[in-house]
Amino acid sequence: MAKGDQSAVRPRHDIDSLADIALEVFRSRGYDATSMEHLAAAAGVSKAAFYHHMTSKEDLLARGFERALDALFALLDEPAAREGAALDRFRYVLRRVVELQHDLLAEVTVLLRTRGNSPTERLALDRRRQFDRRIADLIEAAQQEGSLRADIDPHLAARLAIGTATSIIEWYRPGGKLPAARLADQIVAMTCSGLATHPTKSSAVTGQTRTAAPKR
Amino acid sequence: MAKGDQSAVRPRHDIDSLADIALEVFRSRGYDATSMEHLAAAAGVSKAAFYHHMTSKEDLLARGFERALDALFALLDEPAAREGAALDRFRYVLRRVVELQHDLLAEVTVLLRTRGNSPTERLALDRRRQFDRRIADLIEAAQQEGSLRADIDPHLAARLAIGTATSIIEWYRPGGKLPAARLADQIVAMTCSGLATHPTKSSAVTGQTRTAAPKR
DNA sequence: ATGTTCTGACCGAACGATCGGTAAGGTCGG
DNA sequence: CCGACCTTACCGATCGTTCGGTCAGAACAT
Repeated sequence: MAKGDQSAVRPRHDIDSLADIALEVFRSRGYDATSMEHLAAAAGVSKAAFYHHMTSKEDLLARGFERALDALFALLDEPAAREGAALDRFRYVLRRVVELQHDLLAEVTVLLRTRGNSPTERLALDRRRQFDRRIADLIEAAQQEGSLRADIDPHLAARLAIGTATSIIEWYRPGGKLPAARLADQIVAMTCSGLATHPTKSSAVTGQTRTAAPKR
Repeated sequence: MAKGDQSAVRPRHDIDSLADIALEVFRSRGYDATSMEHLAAAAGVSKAAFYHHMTSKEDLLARGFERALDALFALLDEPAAREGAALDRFRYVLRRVVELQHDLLAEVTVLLRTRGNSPTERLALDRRRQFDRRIADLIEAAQQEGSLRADIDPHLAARLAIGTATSIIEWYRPGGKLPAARLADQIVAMTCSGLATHPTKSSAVTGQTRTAAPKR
């Protein structure tokens, strides 16, 4: 008793809302360039007050990693990502990755920009690589079904597709003119069909490199 | 003489070689997470000795920005980037951007990861945006020539294409198994033609005809 | 209703460590 | 000797973090 009372008028800040604030500052300044003074100022409290609610700067980072990675893996477990033709599953996952960056822009950005300087960061990078591997598996399956070209290594294709989708963190801002759903459309379209109007020979520019000619 | 001599026993370090070292450390640790002690250790000298040859940490960063940006804009002035069909020029530039990241991986990485926290960084970001605009112009020209699809905004297409090409800094390392020329092939191919085997219009429900068991 | 007590939110000040950068002085080839 | 190059030792500033203490309000006994 005397614990989960209803009228909690007092708590102006809790861990989660402070993490929201901190991760947004991490996103815009970078984790290492952000001081606790920056975070406190963004929350409108003193540095000491900030520490009253949480334990350490690195813990805030870890929370961001966890949010982003949990969401990424959760997305792989959605029905549309598990059932159906591999191509459709790939397109769905790609689209959801874009949408996830709309919902968790700060968290995903912080995750993508980490360099692995601490055990916490290295752990996050490990989990991230596992995600990439899942995408590569998806692409490989689509290749075997004949719906994705087989002349590109699935791991490379996965990195490029994910790289295309995640590169939007550099400029995309929720609330702008371009809705996330439309952006996702165009990214899926470009990744699968390319920018060209009609299938161009992929060996037009190169002199000597022999990539396998596109089937049919 | 007295410049590129082979018997240079004394001058073990000059500004350019120290910048090489520093930028590589910046690349792997991130600029803000790198201390002057890290740089000195990487060069094998004391921190003070490092300062004997250069002026400030930020100057090293600025040198990296300049190297990368000068190379990027120089690439736009190459004949193959100025003459011919817009599609070919676009493909050429895309390929050269990939090759440039092979030659100047550290510089390009540092440029791409900067957050604009200082005037130096903001200046670099400005020049970088100008480069993106040049790519958008190229794409718009190709759209008007009918060789690139016109249903994607040229600025968005430029960002995605550049984003795809530059995303390789996250994993590509010179000297690995994949040669830069081959990687450039596949990036150009994917960007222009996409990953799919044949033009998928909408989410085609190409169902279960080819359900070869997804091995593994 | 009043006075007491307790608790959580908060602050100013300061901790030790490390930051980028400097001073003063050695070493060594010419 | 000079001057390029390197060292140890150190500077003030700032880092992430902690501490002692204040204050408003909920809880409780009266």
